[in-house]
Amino acid sequence: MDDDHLILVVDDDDIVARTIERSLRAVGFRVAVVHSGVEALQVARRQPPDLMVLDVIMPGMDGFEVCRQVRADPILQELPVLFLTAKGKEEDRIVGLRAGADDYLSKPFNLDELYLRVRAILRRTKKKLREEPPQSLTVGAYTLETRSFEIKGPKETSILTPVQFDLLYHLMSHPGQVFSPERLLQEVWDYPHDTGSPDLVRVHIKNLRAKTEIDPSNPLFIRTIKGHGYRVAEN
Amino acid sequence: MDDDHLILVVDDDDIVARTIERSLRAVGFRVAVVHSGVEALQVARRQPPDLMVLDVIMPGMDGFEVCRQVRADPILQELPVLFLTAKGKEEDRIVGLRAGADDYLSKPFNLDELYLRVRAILRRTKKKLREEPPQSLTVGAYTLETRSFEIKGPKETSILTPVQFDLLYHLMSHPGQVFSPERLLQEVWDYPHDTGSPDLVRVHIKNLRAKTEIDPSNPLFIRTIKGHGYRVAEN
DNA sequence: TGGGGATATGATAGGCTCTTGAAGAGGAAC
DNA sequence: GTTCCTCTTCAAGAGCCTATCATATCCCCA
Repeated sequence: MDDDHLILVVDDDDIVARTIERSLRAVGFRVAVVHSGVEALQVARRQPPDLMVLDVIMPGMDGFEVCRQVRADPILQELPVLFLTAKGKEEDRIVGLRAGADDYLSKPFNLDELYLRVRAILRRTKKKLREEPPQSLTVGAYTLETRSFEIKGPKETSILTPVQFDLLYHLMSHPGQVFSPERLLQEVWDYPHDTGSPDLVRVHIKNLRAKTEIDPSNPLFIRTIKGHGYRVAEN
Repeated sequence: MDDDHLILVVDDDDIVARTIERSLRAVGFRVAVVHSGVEALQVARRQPPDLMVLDVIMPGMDGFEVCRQVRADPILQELPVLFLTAKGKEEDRIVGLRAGADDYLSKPFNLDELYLRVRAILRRTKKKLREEPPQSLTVGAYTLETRSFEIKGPKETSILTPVQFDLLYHLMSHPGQVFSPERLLQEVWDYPHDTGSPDLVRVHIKNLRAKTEIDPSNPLFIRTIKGHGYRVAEN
């Protein structure tokens, strides 16, 4: 029941995740489960949930960072976030609030309590969410349609592959910011620090340019900042 | 929880009625109980519920007759009705459907099952209310008749099976949007996240194409967006 | 002007996704 | 019980996406 709410549960511990999943489903929510921060962002961008239940402690991108990314995302920024923190870590509350959390729960927690919090958050945000968030990302002359995975621009619109979509979304949600190939490997591919080949990123940048740039050999949209990386920007 | 739905339970047997009442209350509904058909209509007209759970066998006005009256009532017309029928009485189903039932349940029944049906009905009708009850859905050159389960298009019209209808309805009510097989399993089949086989969706897509596309091996209506899923669109 | 690091492009193998045909499971009608 | 129909599962093959590697080009600076 519950008005068909979709809840995204993010926890690297599958046992915990499944427990939460079952308990939320039992009271009528639709639930999706992922096991890493990067995955959470990718899934949320494809199908924005009504609430994200987010474990703080995770390998790779931790919960705080995920939350910051959500708040920085033009499409997801209003998404309510419920943190799962370790018992007694009072400082987590402060950091969490600063990262933009809506509520917390200390592990181990009671499932009934979880339900109460979830319900409270959803009720609080229900009215607000009536205004549908945008479904596209625009930077300069380019618009990325998140429902159809199309990129529209001066060149004819074309459909992006999954990796291309994730990469371009990442760049376009931080316009003006420069990303090194190494950083993109971490944040888009979820590779551990210092693994994976920067060439991979370069190849995908090239393919994206082939689909977006009028003259791919002289890119105006996805620019190269020599020695630093890539960026997309207004001009 | 449950968005404050009011359910009217109609059963001449007080024990049964109370059992249903308690079980529905337990999961968060508001429940009203009456013990006759006449009473049901009176109460419903005074305060229209969101769903009527209606016993077929009652002294005086039976369930079918109540349902017919509901359908003939300008205010209650759209009120969903869930029938409680005696076990094995297959003919009740026919009569019930003709009288305008939305679903039915054979006695004795499981309370969990009752909950699932109630939930399904409410979800269904909620969408309907939002979307201005369309009798047909048109996308591009294709029209889906929701009354007769027919799909009309460049190819000859054909009748869809229940699953095919649900699937195509879902796609056509979100034209342009891309749905992954996994997502369709959730939203059309109501499978929990990460269960069920994507192959199931693919086979049904294939069958739908066989019925709609002029050249099924080169689909123009239900398109494949590789790596993402399927979508229907204008062009 | 030439060298060398950084970036771009081209090519390829492997793996994954999608399509398709077929066959089993379950239910309703007869 | 039989038959038909729908839904689901399974397996094989084709085609595309991804990742990796090799090669070419650019640009800064000696």
